[in-house]
Amino acid sequence: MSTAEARLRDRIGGGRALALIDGNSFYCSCERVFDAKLARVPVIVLSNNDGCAIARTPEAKALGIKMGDPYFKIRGLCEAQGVRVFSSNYTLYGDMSARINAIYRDSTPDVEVSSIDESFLDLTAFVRRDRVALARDIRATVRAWTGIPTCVGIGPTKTLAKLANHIAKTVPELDGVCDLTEPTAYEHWLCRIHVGELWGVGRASLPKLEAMGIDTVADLRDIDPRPVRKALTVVGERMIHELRGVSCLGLELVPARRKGCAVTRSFSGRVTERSELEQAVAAHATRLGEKLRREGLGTDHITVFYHTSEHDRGEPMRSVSTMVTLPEATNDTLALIPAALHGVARTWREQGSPPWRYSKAGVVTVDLKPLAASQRALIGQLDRERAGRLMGALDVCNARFGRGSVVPARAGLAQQRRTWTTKFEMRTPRYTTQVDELPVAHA
DNA sequence: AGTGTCACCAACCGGGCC
DNA sequence: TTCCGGCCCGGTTGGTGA
Repeated sequence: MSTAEARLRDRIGGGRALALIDGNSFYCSCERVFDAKLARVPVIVLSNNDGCAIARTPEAKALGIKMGDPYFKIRGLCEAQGVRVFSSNYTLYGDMSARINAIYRDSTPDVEVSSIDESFLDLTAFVRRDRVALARDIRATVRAWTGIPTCVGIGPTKTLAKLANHIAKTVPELDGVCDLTEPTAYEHWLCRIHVGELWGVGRASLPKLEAMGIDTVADLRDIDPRPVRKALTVVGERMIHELRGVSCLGLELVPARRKGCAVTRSFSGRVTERSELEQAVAAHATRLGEKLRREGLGTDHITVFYHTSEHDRGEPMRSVSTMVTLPEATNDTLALIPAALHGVARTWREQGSPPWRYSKAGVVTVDLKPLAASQRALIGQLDRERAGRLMGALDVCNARFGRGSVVPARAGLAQQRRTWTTKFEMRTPRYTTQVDELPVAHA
Protein backbone atom coordinates (compact mmCIF):
# COMPACT_ATOMS: atom_id res chain seq x y z
CA MET A 1 0.00 0.00 0.00
CA SER A 2 1.30 3.45 -0.92
CA THR A 3 1.83 6.19 1.65
CA ALA A 4 -1.08 8.10 0.15
CA GLU A 5 -3.38 5.12 0.63
CA ALA A 6 -2.12 4.66 4.14
CA ARG A 7 -2.95 8.26 4.95
CA LEU A 8 -6.38 7.82 3.44
CA ARG A 9 -7.05 4.73 5.51
CA ASP A 10 -5.82 6.60 8.55
CA ARG A 11 -8.30 9.34 7.80
CA ILE A 12 -11.10 6.83 7.26
CA GLY A 13 -10.57 5.77 10.85
CA GLY A 14 -11.28 9.39 11.69
CA GLY A 15 -8.09 9.52 13.71
CA ARG A 16 -10.00 7.79 16.45
CA ALA A 17 -8.16 5.46 18.79
CA LEU A 18 -9.93 3.02 21.08
CA ALA A 19 -8.07 0.74 23.43
CA LEU A 20 -9.46 -2.58 24.61
CA ILE A 21 -7.82 -3.73 27.83
CA ASP A 22 -8.56 -7.08 29.40
CA GLY A 23 -7.23 -9.28 32.13
CA ASN A 24 -5.28 -12.36 31.04
CA SER A 25 -7.09 -15.55 32.16
CA PHE A 26 -8.85 -13.09 34.43
CA TYR A 27 -10.50 -15.37 37.00
CA CYS A 28 -7.35 -17.49 37.28
CA SER A 29 -5.24 -14.39 37.69
CA CYS A 30 -7.52 -13.21 40.52
CA GLU A 31 -6.93 -16.50 42.32
CA ARG A 32 -3.18 -16.16 41.77
CA VAL A 33 -3.10 -12.74 43.39
CA PHE A 34 -3.92 -14.30 46.73
CA ASP A 35 -1.75 -17.41 46.55
CA ALA A 36 1.85 -17.07 45.39
CA LYS A 37 2.10 -20.86 45.03
CA LEU A 38 -0.25 -20.67 42.01
CA ALA A 39 2.30 -18.78 39.87
CA ARG A 40 3.49 -20.81 36.87
CA VAL A 41 1.34 -23.86 37.72
CA PRO A 42 -1.76 -24.73 35.70
CA VAL A 43 -4.90 -23.17 37.19
CA ILE A 44 -8.53 -23.40 36.09
CA VAL A 45 -11.72 -21.84 37.39
CA LEU A 46 -15.04 -23.65 37.04
CA SER A 47 -18.47 -22.31 36.07
CA ASN A 48 -21.36 -22.22 38.53
CA ASN A 49 -22.15 -25.60 40.02
CA ASP A 50 -18.53 -26.62 39.37
CA GLY A 51 -19.71 -27.62 35.91
CA CYS A 52 -17.21 -26.56 33.25
CA ALA A 53 -13.77 -24.95 32.94
CA ILE A 54 -14.37 -21.28 32.10
CA ALA A 55 -10.94 -19.78 32.78
CA ARG A 56 -7.55 -21.39 32.16
CA THR A 57 -4.00 -20.21 32.56
CA PRO A 58 -1.62 -20.81 29.61
CA GLU A 59 -0.19 -23.81 31.53
CA ALA A 60 -3.69 -25.34 31.71
CA LYS A 61 -4.35 -24.61 28.03
CA ALA A 62 -1.07 -26.33 27.20
CA LEU A 63 -2.38 -29.49 28.87
CA GLY A 64 -5.23 -29.50 26.36
CA ILE A 65 -7.96 -28.24 28.68
CA LYS A 66 -10.51 -26.47 26.50
CA MET A 67 -12.90 -23.65 27.27
CA GLY A 68 -16.14 -25.22 28.49
CA ASP A 69 -14.74 -28.69 29.15
CA PRO A 70 -16.99 -30.42 31.72
CA TYR A 71 -15.07 -30.86 34.93
CA PHE A 72 -16.07 -34.48 35.48
CA LYS A 73 -14.40 -35.32 32.17
CA ILE A 74 -11.07 -33.60 32.89
CA ARG A 75 -10.89 -34.35 36.58
CA GLY A 76 -8.49 -37.27 36.13
CA LEU A 77 -6.20 -35.16 33.97
CA CYS A 78 -6.26 -32.33 36.51
CA GLU A 79 -5.37 -34.64 39.36
CA ALA A 80 -2.58 -36.34 37.40
CA GLN A 81 -1.07 -33.06 36.21
CA GLY A 82 -1.43 -31.07 39.41
CA VAL A 83 -3.90 -28.58 37.98
CA ARG A 84 -5.21 -26.28 40.71
CA VAL A 85 -8.99 -26.14 40.39
CA PHE A 86 -11.29 -23.45 41.81
CA SER A 87 -15.02 -22.83 41.98
CA SER A 88 -15.87 -19.38 40.69
CA ASN A 89 -15.79 -16.60 43.27
CA TYR A 90 -17.70 -13.78 41.58
CA THR A 91 -17.60 -11.54 44.63
CA LEU A 92 -13.82 -11.52 44.44
CA TYR A 93 -13.62 -11.10 40.66
CA GLY A 94 -16.18 -8.27 40.69
CA ASP A 95 -14.21 -6.39 43.32
CA MET A 96 -10.90 -6.82 41.47
CA SER A 97 -12.63 -5.60 38.31
CA ALA A 98 -13.82 -2.42 40.06
CA ARG A 99 -10.29 -1.69 41.29
CA ILE A 100 -8.85 -2.11 37.80
CA ASN A 101 -11.46 0.16 36.22
CA ALA A 102 -10.64 2.83 38.80
CA ILE A 103 -7.04 2.70 37.56
CA TYR A 104 -8.19 3.12 33.95
CA ARG A 105 -10.18 6.20 34.96
CA ASP A 106 -7.00 7.84 36.24
CA SER A 107 -5.87 8.03 32.59
CA THR A 108 -9.14 9.04 30.93
CA PRO A 109 -12.75 9.48 32.02
CA ASP A 110 -13.87 7.92 28.73
CA VAL A 111 -14.12 4.31 29.86
CA GLU A 112 -16.75 1.80 28.78
CA VAL A 113 -16.82 -1.23 31.05
CA SER A 114 -17.87 -3.91 28.59
CA SER A 115 -17.62 -6.98 30.82
CA ILE A 116 -16.15 -8.10 34.11
CA ASP A 117 -12.64 -8.26 32.63
CA GLU A 118 -12.70 -5.92 29.63
CA SER A 119 -13.00 -2.19 29.14
CA PHE A 120 -12.73 0.16 26.19
CA LEU A 121 -10.81 3.42 26.68
CA ASP A 122 -11.04 6.34 24.28
CA LEU A 123 -7.45 7.42 23.55
CA THR A 124 -8.28 9.70 20.61
CA ALA A 125 -6.96 12.73 22.47
CA PHE A 126 -3.46 11.22 22.68
CA VAL A 127 -1.04 11.33 19.73
CA ARG A 128 -0.08 7.91 18.44
CA ARG A 129 3.29 7.58 20.14
CA ASP A 130 1.79 8.52 23.48
CA ARG A 131 -0.99 5.98 23.14
CA VAL A 132 1.34 3.03 23.16
CA ALA A 133 3.38 4.53 25.97
CA LEU A 134 0.17 5.10 27.95
CA ALA A 135 -0.96 1.55 27.28
CA ARG A 136 2.32 0.21 28.65
CA ASP A 137 2.00 2.49 31.65
CA ILE A 138 -1.55 1.33 32.41
CA ARG A 139 -0.52 -2.32 32.15
CA ALA A 140 2.34 -1.75 34.55
CA THR A 141 0.16 0.11 37.05
CA VAL A 142 -2.59 -2.51 37.04
CA ARG A 143 0.03 -5.19 37.50
CA ALA A 144 1.71 -3.35 40.36
CA TRP A 145 -1.43 -2.26 42.20
CA THR A 146 -3.68 -5.30 41.74
CA GLY A 147 -1.38 -8.10 40.58
CA ILE A 148 -3.46 -8.74 37.46
CA PRO A 149 -1.65 -9.10 34.09
CA THR A 150 -3.43 -7.44 31.16
CA CYS A 151 -3.15 -6.96 27.40
CA VAL A 152 -4.02 -3.87 25.38
CA GLY A 153 -5.27 -3.63 21.80
CA ILE A 154 -5.59 -0.24 20.09
CA GLY A 155 -7.55 0.42 16.91
CA PRO A 156 -9.72 3.00 15.16
CA THR A 157 -12.90 0.97 15.83
CA LYS A 158 -14.07 -1.42 18.52
CA THR A 159 -13.71 -4.42 16.23
CA LEU A 160 -10.13 -3.46 15.36
CA ALA A 161 -9.27 -2.73 19.00
CA LYS A 162 -10.61 -6.15 19.93
CA LEU A 163 -8.58 -7.74 17.14
CA ALA A 164 -5.48 -5.84 18.27
CA ASN A 165 -6.05 -7.17 21.77
CA HIS A 166 -6.16 -10.72 20.42
CA ILE A 167 -2.85 -10.13 18.64
CA ALA A 168 -1.30 -8.59 21.77
CA LYS A 169 -2.29 -11.70 23.70
CA THR A 170 -1.00 -14.25 21.21
CA VAL A 171 2.25 -12.65 19.96
CA PRO A 172 4.74 -12.58 22.86
CA GLU A 173 7.18 -10.22 21.10
CA LEU A 174 4.60 -7.43 21.31
CA ASP A 175 4.88 -7.45 25.07
CA GLY A 176 1.15 -7.13 25.64
CA VAL A 177 0.38 -4.11 23.45
CA CYS A 178 -0.70 -4.01 19.80
CA ASP A 179 -1.60 -0.81 17.94
CA LEU A 180 -3.59 -1.21 14.75
CA THR A 181 -4.00 2.53 14.24
CA GLU A 182 -0.45 2.18 12.91
CA PRO A 183 -0.95 1.58 9.13
CA THR A 184 2.01 -0.80 8.82
CA ALA A 185 0.80 -2.96 11.65
CA TYR A 186 -2.74 -2.87 10.24
CA GLU A 187 -1.51 -4.12 6.85
CA HIS A 188 0.79 -6.65 8.43
CA TRP A 189 -1.65 -8.33 10.78
CA LEU A 190 -5.04 -8.40 9.04
CA CYS A 191 -3.87 -10.83 6.38
CA ARG A 192 -2.27 -13.08 9.01
CA ILE A 193 -5.21 -13.57 11.37
CA HIS A 194 -7.82 -16.22 10.73
CA VAL A 195 -11.33 -14.83 10.40
CA GLY A 196 -12.57 -17.18 13.12
CA GLU A 197 -10.66 -15.11 15.69
CA LEU A 198 -12.75 -12.06 14.91
CA TRP A 199 -15.19 -10.72 17.50
CA GLY A 200 -18.65 -11.67 16.27
CA VAL A 201 -17.61 -14.72 14.26
CA GLY A 202 -18.67 -17.78 16.19
CA ARG A 203 -19.49 -21.39 15.52
CA ALA A 204 -22.49 -20.60 13.31
CA SER A 205 -20.97 -17.82 11.19
CA LEU A 206 -17.52 -19.28 10.57
CA PRO A 207 -18.61 -22.07 8.18
CA LYS A 208 -20.71 -19.58 6.23
CA LEU A 209 -17.73 -17.27 5.75
CA GLU A 210 -15.47 -20.16 4.84
CA ALA A 211 -17.97 -21.25 2.20
CA MET A 212 -17.60 -17.79 0.67
CA GLY A 213 -13.85 -18.35 0.40
CA ILE A 214 -13.01 -16.07 3.32
CA ASP A 215 -9.99 -17.22 5.25
CA THR A 216 -8.29 -14.22 6.84
CA VAL A 217 -9.63 -11.05 8.42
CA ALA A 218 -8.28 -9.13 5.42
CA ASP A 219 -10.37 -11.33 3.10
CA LEU A 220 -13.47 -10.30 5.01
CA ARG A 221 -12.49 -6.63 4.97
CA ASP A 222 -12.09 -6.67 1.19
CA ILE A 223 -15.18 -8.64 0.17
CA ASP A 224 -18.46 -7.21 -1.19
CA PRO A 225 -20.58 -6.72 1.97
CA ARG A 226 -23.89 -7.73 0.33
CA PRO A 227 -23.53 -11.51 0.35
CA VAL A 228 -22.12 -11.28 3.88
CA ARG A 229 -25.14 -9.32 5.00
CA LYS A 230 -27.36 -11.96 3.45
CA ALA A 231 -25.60 -14.75 5.33
CA LEU A 232 -24.72 -13.05 8.63
CA THR A 233 -27.33 -10.25 8.82
CA VAL A 234 -26.42 -6.64 9.41
CA VAL A 235 -24.05 -7.80 12.15
CA GLY A 236 -21.81 -9.24 9.43
CA GLU A 237 -22.00 -6.11 7.31
CA ARG A 238 -21.14 -3.97 10.32
CA MET A 239 -18.08 -6.12 10.94
CA ILE A 240 -16.79 -5.35 7.42
CA HIS A 241 -17.22 -1.60 7.86
CA GLU A 242 -15.56 -1.69 11.26
CA LEU A 243 -12.59 -3.57 9.76
CA ARG A 244 -12.30 -0.80 7.14
CA GLY A 245 -12.09 1.76 9.92
CA VAL A 246 -15.70 2.96 9.72
CA SER A 247 -17.05 3.00 13.23
CA CYS A 248 -20.47 1.36 13.62
CA LEU A 249 -20.26 0.57 17.34
CA GLY A 250 -20.08 3.61 19.57
CA LEU A 251 -18.47 3.89 22.94
CA GLU A 252 -21.09 3.77 25.67
CA LEU A 253 -19.71 5.76 28.53
CA VAL A 254 -22.94 5.84 30.47
CA PRO A 255 -24.20 2.30 30.99
CA ALA A 256 -27.60 1.98 29.36
CA ARG A 257 -30.47 1.12 31.66
CA ARG A 258 -30.76 -2.62 31.62
CA LYS A 259 -33.64 -4.04 29.63
CA GLY A 260 -33.88 -7.46 31.16
CA CYS A 261 -32.76 -9.47 34.13
CA ALA A 262 -32.49 -13.21 34.66
CA VAL A 263 -31.69 -15.50 37.55
CA THR A 264 -31.11 -19.04 36.37
CA ARG A 265 -29.21 -21.94 37.91
CA SER A 266 -28.54 -25.59 37.28
CA PHE A 267 -29.32 -27.80 40.24
CA SER A 268 -26.44 -29.61 41.88
CA GLY A 269 -28.43 -32.83 41.48
CA ARG A 270 -31.68 -33.63 39.68
CA VAL A 271 -34.99 -32.39 41.03
CA THR A 272 -38.10 -34.57 40.93
CA GLU A 273 -40.13 -33.17 43.84
CA ARG A 274 -42.46 -30.27 43.31
CA SER A 275 -41.57 -28.81 46.71
CA GLU A 276 -37.90 -28.65 45.78
CA LEU A 277 -38.61 -27.00 42.45
CA GLU A 278 -40.77 -24.47 44.28
CA GLN A 279 -37.96 -23.69 46.70
CA ALA A 280 -35.52 -23.12 43.87
CA VAL A 281 -37.93 -20.92 41.93
CA ALA A 282 -38.78 -18.92 45.07
CA ALA A 283 -35.06 -18.45 45.79
CA HIS A 284 -34.48 -17.23 42.23
CA ALA A 285 -37.43 -14.81 42.52
CA THR A 286 -35.90 -13.55 45.78
CA ARG A 287 -32.59 -12.89 44.08
CA LEU A 288 -34.38 -11.23 41.15
CA GLY A 289 -36.07 -8.84 43.59
CA GLU A 290 -32.69 -7.92 45.11
CA LYS A 291 -31.19 -7.19 41.70
CA LEU A 292 -34.15 -5.07 40.60
CA ARG A 293 -34.26 -3.08 43.86
CA ARG A 294 -30.59 -2.26 43.59
CA GLU A 295 -31.31 -0.46 40.31
CA GLY A 296 -34.74 0.94 41.14
CA LEU A 297 -36.37 -1.16 38.43
CA GLY A 298 -39.56 -3.17 38.42
CA THR A 299 -41.39 -5.62 36.22
CA ASP A 300 -45.02 -6.45 35.57
CA HIS A 301 -44.48 -9.92 34.19
CA ILE A 302 -41.98 -12.67 34.80
CA THR A 303 -41.21 -15.82 32.87
CA VAL A 304 -40.60 -18.98 34.88
CA PHE A 305 -38.84 -21.91 33.24
CA TYR A 306 -37.60 -25.33 34.25
CA HIS A 307 -36.39 -28.26 32.21
CA THR A 308 -34.68 -31.63 32.15
CA SER A 309 -31.11 -31.94 30.90
CA GLU A 310 -30.24 -32.33 27.23
CA HIS A 311 -27.48 -34.63 28.37
CA ASP A 312 -29.82 -37.12 30.04
CA ARG A 313 -30.36 -39.13 26.89
CA GLY A 314 -33.00 -41.84 26.96
CA GLU A 315 -34.91 -40.23 29.83
CA PRO A 316 -38.19 -38.38 29.53
CA MET A 317 -37.58 -34.79 28.46
CA ARG A 318 -39.67 -31.81 29.43
CA SER A 319 -39.13 -28.09 29.06
CA VAL A 320 -41.55 -25.60 30.56
CA SER A 321 -41.66 -21.86 30.10
CA THR A 322 -44.57 -19.74 31.22
CA MET A 323 -45.21 -16.05 31.60
CA VAL A 324 -46.98 -14.75 34.68
CA THR A 325 -48.48 -11.27 34.72
CA LEU A 326 -48.44 -9.10 37.85
CA PRO A 327 -51.08 -6.44 38.49
CA GLU A 328 -48.47 -3.70 38.20
CA ALA A 329 -44.71 -3.26 37.99
CA THR A 330 -42.94 -4.25 41.21
CA ASN A 331 -39.67 -5.41 42.69
CA ASP A 332 -41.22 -6.63 45.93
CA THR A 333 -39.98 -10.11 46.71
CA LEU A 334 -43.25 -10.91 48.43
CA ALA A 335 -45.09 -10.21 45.17
CA LEU A 336 -42.53 -11.88 42.91
CA ILE A 337 -42.46 -15.17 44.82
CA PRO A 338 -46.20 -15.93 44.54
CA ALA A 339 -46.08 -14.98 40.87
CA ALA A 340 -43.17 -17.34 40.28
CA LEU A 341 -44.87 -20.13 42.25
CA HIS A 342 -48.00 -19.58 40.22
CA GLY A 343 -45.88 -20.31 37.16
CA VAL A 344 -44.94 -23.67 38.68
CA ALA A 345 -48.50 -24.44 39.81
CA ARG A 346 -49.86 -23.72 36.36
CA THR A 347 -47.40 -26.03 34.59
CA TRP A 348 -46.48 -28.78 37.09
CA ARG A 349 -47.33 -32.29 35.94
CA GLU A 350 -47.58 -35.19 38.29
CA GLN A 351 -44.60 -37.49 37.98
CA GLY A 352 -44.93 -40.76 36.11
CA SER A 353 -42.42 -43.51 36.16
CA PRO A 354 -39.78 -42.88 35.22
CA PRO A 355 -40.19 -39.32 36.48
CA TRP A 356 -38.89 -36.17 34.83
CA ARG A 357 -35.56 -35.31 36.42
CA TYR A 358 -35.24 -31.55 36.17
CA SER A 359 -31.76 -30.08 35.86
CA LYS A 360 -32.30 -26.34 35.84
CA ALA A 361 -34.80 -23.61 36.63
CA GLY A 362 -34.91 -19.86 36.27
CA VAL A 363 -36.87 -16.65 36.50
CA VAL A 364 -36.52 -14.17 33.64
CA THR A 365 -37.85 -10.68 33.00
CA VAL A 366 -37.70 -8.43 29.96
CA ASP A 367 -39.07 -4.88 29.65
CA LEU A 368 -37.86 -3.58 32.99
CA LYS A 369 -39.18 -0.16 33.96
CA PRO A 370 -37.90 2.44 36.41
CA LEU A 371 -40.37 2.02 39.25
CA ALA A 372 -40.77 5.72 40.01
CA ALA A 373 -42.13 6.38 36.53
CA SER A 374 -44.19 3.25 36.04
CA GLN A 375 -47.91 3.16 35.41
CA ARG A 376 -49.97 2.34 38.51
CA ALA A 377 -52.65 -0.33 38.34
CA LEU A 378 -56.31 0.69 38.56
CA ILE A 379 -57.17 -2.59 40.22
CA GLY A 380 -54.93 -4.68 42.43
CA GLN A 381 -52.52 -1.89 43.29
CA LEU A 382 -49.69 -3.07 45.51
CA ASP A 383 -48.77 -1.23 48.69
CA ARG A 384 -45.48 0.22 47.56
CA GLU A 385 -44.75 2.17 50.72
CA ARG A 386 -45.04 -0.78 53.00
CA ALA A 387 -43.29 -3.19 50.63
CA GLY A 388 -40.52 -0.65 50.11
CA ARG A 389 -39.81 -0.38 53.83
CA LEU A 390 -39.88 -4.15 54.35
CA MET A 391 -37.64 -4.88 51.37
CA GLY A 392 -35.30 -2.08 52.41
CA ALA A 393 -34.88 -3.70 55.82
CA LEU A 394 -34.33 -7.10 54.20
CA ASP A 395 -31.62 -5.73 51.90
CA VAL A 396 -29.86 -4.01 54.79
CA CYS A 397 -29.78 -7.25 56.81
CA ASN A 398 -28.45 -9.22 53.86
CA ALA A 399 -25.81 -6.59 53.11
CA ARG A 400 -24.61 -6.66 56.71
CA PHE A 401 -24.79 -10.37 57.46
CA GLY A 402 -24.21 -11.75 53.98
CA ARG A 403 -26.61 -12.62 51.19
CA GLY A 404 -29.18 -15.21 52.25
CA SER A 405 -29.12 -14.32 55.96
CA VAL A 406 -32.77 -13.32 55.86
CA VAL A 407 -34.91 -14.98 53.20
CA PRO A 408 -38.61 -15.66 52.77
CA ALA A 409 -39.36 -19.15 54.06
CA ARG A 410 -40.60 -20.24 50.62
CA ALA A 411 -37.03 -19.98 49.35
CA GLY A 412 -35.99 -22.76 51.69
CA LEU A 413 -34.07 -22.88 54.93
CA ALA A 414 -30.44 -23.93 54.95
CA GLN A 415 -31.00 -27.48 56.19
CA GLN A 416 -33.65 -28.15 53.50
CA ARG A 417 -31.40 -27.09 50.65
CA ARG A 418 -29.98 -30.27 49.29
CA THR A 419 -30.70 -31.34 45.76
CA TRP A 420 -31.09 -28.01 44.08
CA THR A 421 -28.56 -25.57 45.54
CA THR A 422 -25.55 -24.75 43.42
CA LYS A 423 -22.24 -26.46 44.16
CA PHE A 424 -19.13 -24.39 44.96
CA GLU A 425 -16.93 -26.96 46.57
CA MET A 426 -13.60 -25.36 45.74
CA ARG A 427 -14.26 -21.69 46.39
CA THR A 428 -11.56 -19.46 47.80
CA PRO A 429 -12.37 -16.85 50.46
CA ARG A 430 -13.85 -13.50 49.43
CA TYR A 431 -10.54 -11.89 50.38
CA THR A 432 -11.33 -8.30 49.50
CA THR A 433 -14.98 -7.87 50.48
CA GLN A 434 -15.65 -9.88 53.68
CA VAL A 435 -13.84 -8.81 56.81
CA ASP A 436 -13.83 -12.33 58.22
CA GLU A 437 -12.30 -13.67 55.01
CA LEU A 438 -9.36 -11.26 54.81
CA PRO A 439 -6.08 -12.90 53.96
CA VAL A 440 -3.85 -13.31 57.04
CA ALA A 441 -0.20 -12.27 56.88
CA HIS A 442 2.24 -14.17 59.10
CA ALA A 443 5.26 -12.10 60.16
C1' DA B 1 -23.54 -38.64 39.03
C1' DG B 2 -22.14 -34.98 36.88
C1' DT B 3 -21.95 -30.48 30.79
C1' DG B 4 -22.66 -22.33 33.18
C1' DT B 5 -24.96 -17.87 33.43
C1' DC B 6 -26.48 -13.86 31.56
C1' DA B 7 -27.31 -9.90 28.45
C1' DC B 8 -28.33 -8.31 24.20
C1' DC B 9 -29.35 -8.18 19.32
C1' DA B 10 -31.57 -9.35 14.93
C1' DA B 11 -34.60 -12.08 12.37
C1' DC B 12 -38.75 -14.20 11.95
C1' DC B 13 -43.53 -15.25 12.41
C1' DG B 14 -48.35 -14.78 13.34
C1' DG B 15 -52.15 -11.83 14.74
C1' DG B 16 -54.57 -7.54 14.69
C1' DC B 17 -55.61 -3.70 12.19
C1' DC B 18 -56.54 -0.52 8.33
C1' DT C 1 -68.54 -9.42 2.31
C1' DT C 2 -63.94 -11.07 1.22
C1' DC C 3 -59.25 -10.64 0.03
C1' DC C 4 -54.79 -8.56 0.05
C1' DG C 5 -50.75 -5.91 1.35
C1' DG C 6 -48.38 -3.20 4.61
C1' DC C 7 -47.47 -2.11 9.14
C1' DC C 8 -46.92 -2.64 14.04
C1' DC C 9 -46.81 -5.57 17.93
C1' DG C 10 -45.35 -9.17 20.93
C1' DG C 11 -43.38 -13.47 21.39
C1' DT C 12 -39.99 -16.87 19.94
C1' DT C 13 -35.63 -18.41 18.15
C1' DG C 14 -30.88 -18.37 17.23
C1' DG C 15 -26.41 -16.35 17.66
C1' DT C 16 -22.65 -14.33 20.26
C1' DG C 17 -19.21 -13.45 23.87
C1' DA C 18 -17.29 -13.51 28.24
